[in-house]
This record gives sequence, C-alpha cells and structure tokens, in this order.
Amino acid sequence: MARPTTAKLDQARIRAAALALVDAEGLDRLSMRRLATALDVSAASLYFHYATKDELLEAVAADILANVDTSAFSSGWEPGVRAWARSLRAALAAHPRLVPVLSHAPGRRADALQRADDIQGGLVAAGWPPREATMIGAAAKYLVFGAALGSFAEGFAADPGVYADRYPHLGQAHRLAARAAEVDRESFDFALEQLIAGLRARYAREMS
Amino acid sequence: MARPTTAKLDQARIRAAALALVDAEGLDRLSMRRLATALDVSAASLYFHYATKDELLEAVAADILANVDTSAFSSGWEPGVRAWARSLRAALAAHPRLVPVLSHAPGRRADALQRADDIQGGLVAAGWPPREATMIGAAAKYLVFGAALGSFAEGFAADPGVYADRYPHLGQAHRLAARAAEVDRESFDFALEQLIAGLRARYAREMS
DNA sequence: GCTTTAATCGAACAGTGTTAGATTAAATGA
DNA sequence: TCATTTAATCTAACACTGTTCGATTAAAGC
Repeated sequence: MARPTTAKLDQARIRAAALALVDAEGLDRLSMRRLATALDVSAASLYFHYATKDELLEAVAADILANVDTSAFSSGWEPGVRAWARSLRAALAAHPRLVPVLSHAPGRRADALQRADDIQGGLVAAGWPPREATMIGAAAKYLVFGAALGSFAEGFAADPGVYADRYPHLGQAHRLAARAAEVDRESFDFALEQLIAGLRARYAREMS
Repeated sequence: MARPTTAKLDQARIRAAALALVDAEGLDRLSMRRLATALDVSAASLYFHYATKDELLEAVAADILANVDTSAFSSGWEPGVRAWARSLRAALAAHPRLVPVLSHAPGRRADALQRADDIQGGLVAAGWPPREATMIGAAAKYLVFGAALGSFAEGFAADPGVYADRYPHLGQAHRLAARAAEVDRESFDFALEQLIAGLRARYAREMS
C-alpha cells in the first residue's frame, strides 16, 4: 500500500474508533490490532499518530472530560459543587467501561488544572478556608469516581434464592442487579446531597 | 523435575508472593512467569493451584477484605458506618496498587454478602428505611473506593512553577504531591464526617 | 526534477495468559 | 509388595499483546 493518496487516518478518527470499541466491547477488548482492523488499517500505522496505546487512551480520556462544567460556581459554592459533581458523573456514566482509564491520574493536563483552579477559587471566594476547599473538592471527586467505578449494585446476584436464608436483611438484594444503573444513580445523588447538607451546616456554623 | 518429594507450592504461598510482588512493583508487573520465578517454579505449575490469573487475584482480594470489620453497628448506625468505612479504607490503603482489583465487583463472595447484610441490618435496626439504608451503604463505599482509587493529591505536579501564573487559586498545589497520602487521608476523613453529619441531620428530622 | 517529508505496510521481537503432554513422586488398594 | 491411580511439577508450544524496524510510495517544497 505505502502512502495513500488521501490519508486514511487522523487522530480524531482513531480516538473515536477506540472509544466506540471500548464502549461496545470493553476495555480489555481494545487492542491496537483490533482497533486497526476496525479502521481498515494495519496496527503499525496507528503508531504514526499516537506514540503508545497509553497516550491514545489519555487523549480519549481528555475528550470525555473536556465537557465537564464548573461554571455554576458563579452562583455560589453549593450550586457550584452540585453542578460540577453531577456534570463529572454524567461524563463518566456515559462511558462506564472507560472509568478505569479516567480515574488514573487525570490531573496534569492543562484543562484539568483549569477546572481544579475554578473549583478551588469558587469555594475560597465563598468563604471556605483553602485547606477545606481542597478537601471539599477531593470529597466530591471521591464520590463521583467511587460511584462510577464500583457500580455498587452490580455486585449482587440476580437470583433471590441466594439471599433468602443466610442474609435476612438482603431480602430485596436480587432486585439490585436488574436496576444497577438506576440504584447507583440514586445512591450517588443521595450521597452528594447528604455531603452538601453536612457542608452547609458546617458553613452556617463557622463561615458566616 | 516432575513431582517433588515435598510440594513446593500451596495456595497461601502463591497468594502471599503475588501480593508481595504487586505491593513492591505494581499490578502491571505481576505476570504469571514473574510470579513463578519469585517462587522458584515454572509458570505452568501455578495453574495446578489456581485456574486463572483472575481467580488468583480474586483470592488475594478476598484475603485483604477478610479483616473488614462491621461489628461497630452494635453501638448504633453512626459508629457503625464510621468504623466500617474506616476499616475498609484501611484495608485498601494498605495495598494501594491492588485497589483496581479490589474495586472490581467484590460482591458475590459469601463473606462480602455477610458484611453487606450486617450493614443493611445495622442501619435498618436503627430506624433507617431499607431503601435509604442501601443508599447509605453505597454512599460510604463510594467514598472509600473513590478515595483509595483516585489518589486526588498525586495528580498534581511537584513543581510550583506550573501553577504560579495560570492558576491563581492553586498556589499551594505543588505541596500536594509530597503529602499525597496524608492529604488523601485527611480528605477522606473530612468527607466521611460531612456525610455522617448530613445523615445525622436527616435522621433527627425524619427518623425520630 | 530532486529531495525531503508524510503516511502507510509487512515482518519481526519480546512478553503475556494459558494449555497439552510428559514425567515422576506419593498415596491407595489388592 | 506391587500395580494403579492421583498429585505436582516440568518443557514446549499456541495465540495474542504492545511496539519497532525498514521498505515503500505518495505528496510537498525548492
């Protein structure tokens, strides 16, 4: 083949195909050869556009996190935290099989730092001490990634018989499997609201 | 060699060596061949004791989660949640490089179900509705795994110059890298206490 | 038109999880 | 005690992985 008259590949096309493959078949089914086949190209060609598989995955991750929104901090720390956390969660939940990649040190890129700065700034401007502002940012992030990663509900079997005898308080647990996504979503919202409620009380007590 | 006069391997020895290798060099450096070398054995021999690498890792994970303690629910839901969450966090923080394995669907084993039943039972006994009890359990788990996984602080570079100009609110961020473990621990405790504070207020409002 | 650069390819390398089949020791049973 | 079965290891191989090398050919620049 050698060089084609019009380029068969570009970075955006590669990222899109990689994400589609991960979404459809899972992270462990993404190999450079399979990705190349999907793009009707040889595996080696991909290395002209991305130096390593890791670099490609980092770029895909950046795509997904690009739309995370921190603008609501202009309406106060509470709407800011809520909207940012939900926006981040939505980004992760849209591509659950990529979460392990997204959770791996997404801190050093320029836009990620910009968002961290927005968050820290929004909280400090509202009166939170810098140290606590950092902790609040971390806390919300923990919730989001924990919720996206663990998929709490899917750990339970769908067979009711498993629970009946031995685990009296898990009588309804078999329902969790079927509604995993919904349960995780509700639990995340619940957790975020309880966290914010705790922070609000602390704020009223010490920051006003 | 063929069959040795006294067995060179047993499951416990294999698990211990695998965990030591992961702790020392990281998850991606654990291969069956390297593990076999560390045990002075051929890779194929491991498959006599564990059917697959995944099964071995699951067993290692079970070891680590075996000591998680839910007994404090006998003193009430609040000490119960606090002690359980801290106990789980301690188990993960003791082997940070194994967290991706630990976070992957640790729900179907008998002891994990027993703990889930303890937690659900403890919360319901205290007066929480079953549905909210499930969400509380999920919420705490999210915090623990999020904190263990992301390592919020280590996402930041240690070089102060990175932040000075562009990110005015991150002036101290370079300190995070050096104190990553400490910051993550404090942020986790902070988050857990804020979550519990939110729950306590809700409990006082609706469950008493 | 010549040279350089861009973009692809096939073939190979070292490493991976895993399996098959041979080998030999221990345990079992007559 | 001896034959047979079972237990525990080995070497060799298979299909696959990420990645690199060198060849090949088209486009771009002078």
